[in-house]
Amino acid sequence: MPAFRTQRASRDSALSRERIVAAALALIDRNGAAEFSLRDVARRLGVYPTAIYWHVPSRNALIGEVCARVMRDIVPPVSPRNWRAWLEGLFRRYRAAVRRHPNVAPLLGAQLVSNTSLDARMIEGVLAALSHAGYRGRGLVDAFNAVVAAMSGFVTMEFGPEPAEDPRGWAADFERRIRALGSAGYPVLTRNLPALANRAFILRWQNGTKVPLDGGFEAFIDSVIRGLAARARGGRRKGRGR
Amino acid sequence: MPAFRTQRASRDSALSRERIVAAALALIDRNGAAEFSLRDVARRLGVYPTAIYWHVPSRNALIGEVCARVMRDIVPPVSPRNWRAWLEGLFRRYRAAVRRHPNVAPLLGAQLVSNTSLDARMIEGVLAALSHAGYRGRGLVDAFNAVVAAMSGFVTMEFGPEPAEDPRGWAADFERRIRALGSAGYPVLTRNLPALANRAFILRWQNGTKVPLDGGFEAFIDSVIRGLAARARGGRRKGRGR
DNA sequence: ACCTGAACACCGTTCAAGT
DNA sequence: ACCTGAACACCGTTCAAGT
Repeated sequence: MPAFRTQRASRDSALSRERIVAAALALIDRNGAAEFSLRDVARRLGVYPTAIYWHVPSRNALIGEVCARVMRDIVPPVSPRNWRAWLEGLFRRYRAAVRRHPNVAPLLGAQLVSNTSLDARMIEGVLAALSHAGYRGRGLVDAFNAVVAAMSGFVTMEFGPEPAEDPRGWAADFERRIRALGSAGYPVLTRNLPALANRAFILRWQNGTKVPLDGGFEAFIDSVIRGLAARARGGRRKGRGR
Repeated sequence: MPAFRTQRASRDSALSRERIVAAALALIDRNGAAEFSLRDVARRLGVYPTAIYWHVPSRNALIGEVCARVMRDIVPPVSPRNWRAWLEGLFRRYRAAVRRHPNVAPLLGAQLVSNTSLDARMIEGVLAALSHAGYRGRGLVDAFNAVVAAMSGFVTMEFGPEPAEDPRGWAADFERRIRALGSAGYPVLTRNLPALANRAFILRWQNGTKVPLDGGFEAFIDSVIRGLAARARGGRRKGRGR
């Protein structure tokens, strides 16, 4: 790498991959993932839409970079030897990262499916933690997949996009549909409706930015970690067969 | 509702909500969720794009209908009294449903976030099962959220979209990047690489339609159910605090 | 090397008009 | 009631041309 760059690149007005990613993230933060467009990024940076393509190969690749940026620094500082604390830390830090940029939530899952900008430190950490828990070989792979799914599963939904831009209308609609059910066939649902309304998946009309599901998140990661521990200790068969 | 409909509606050539939803699902199955467009649906049905709007309010609403159609019949036939078997059945049936239409996977999560076509039978079933496990009140809500997140979390990723239409190129890229890491800082990763390659999230280049992650799925639902059982029994504190 | 500029082949949605 | 038809305001991406 040369110590001196060209005049143009050294100016503030010049484009760069980082400036484009930053602008993209800012736009997603403001308008949401559904509204995101390359042309908006270009407008914000004061260049032609096609100028983006010199620095980034495609819209999807740009989204990948944005996700990688949001997810950096989710690796916990603690040692993987204490595997429970390490995994708990990973889950918490992932959630905190998404909380800072909730509108990227719907994009993150697709990124973890098979990441271009794979964070090897995170992967190594998960594997090391699970090794300390006692997992080996094929069981280690299975547990790894379970951990990655757990990491993204809850948070993706918690901060996922809201139903529409009509919160009052949705709430009214919801009440009407619930009443229409009648308490007959759905006793547990109707009995617990006050506690569930707007605080449970499917039955809410605001997302985690307005109504965080702290308790559900804790229950989820606690269950997963307890379950991984129980499985590592051996226990019964995996429950195959129908 | 009248017993006789108009001539037009009774003909095969007439549009209807069901025909539109069926056409939409068929197109998603064939081309993927990213390529899905209302105009394609119209073309397939031989009508103007704007004709769709008489039967369906918007593209998003249509996607919601498609998801509801895919997810119907995921409620297990067993009694929620055996709560472990019921939840296991729910997870398995959900996965089987997505497997039949893997391309809808990326759409399902957003639908569960707050569903328009809420399946009350499923909600009641989850709540009843968790009640039998011993959950009450606020703990019941938390466990419900954990279950819904678990149901969708793994499967959404397992059948999520592949990186690109360049499988060979991606595999080559992957190998190069892994080699570039060097075995120094990533001992567990490099040691288990043969078992992980194309069989673990992030480290794979084909999705669940080609390489199902059966073991990981079993590990995941087994962990979650074990964890829910352990939590229901009481046990330690929830692990709050950093 | 980096950006302009024109162009291509699309989108979802609204609204008036037909039958 | 149900569909045609035109129109609006967008998209992502390619490719040649400028500097």
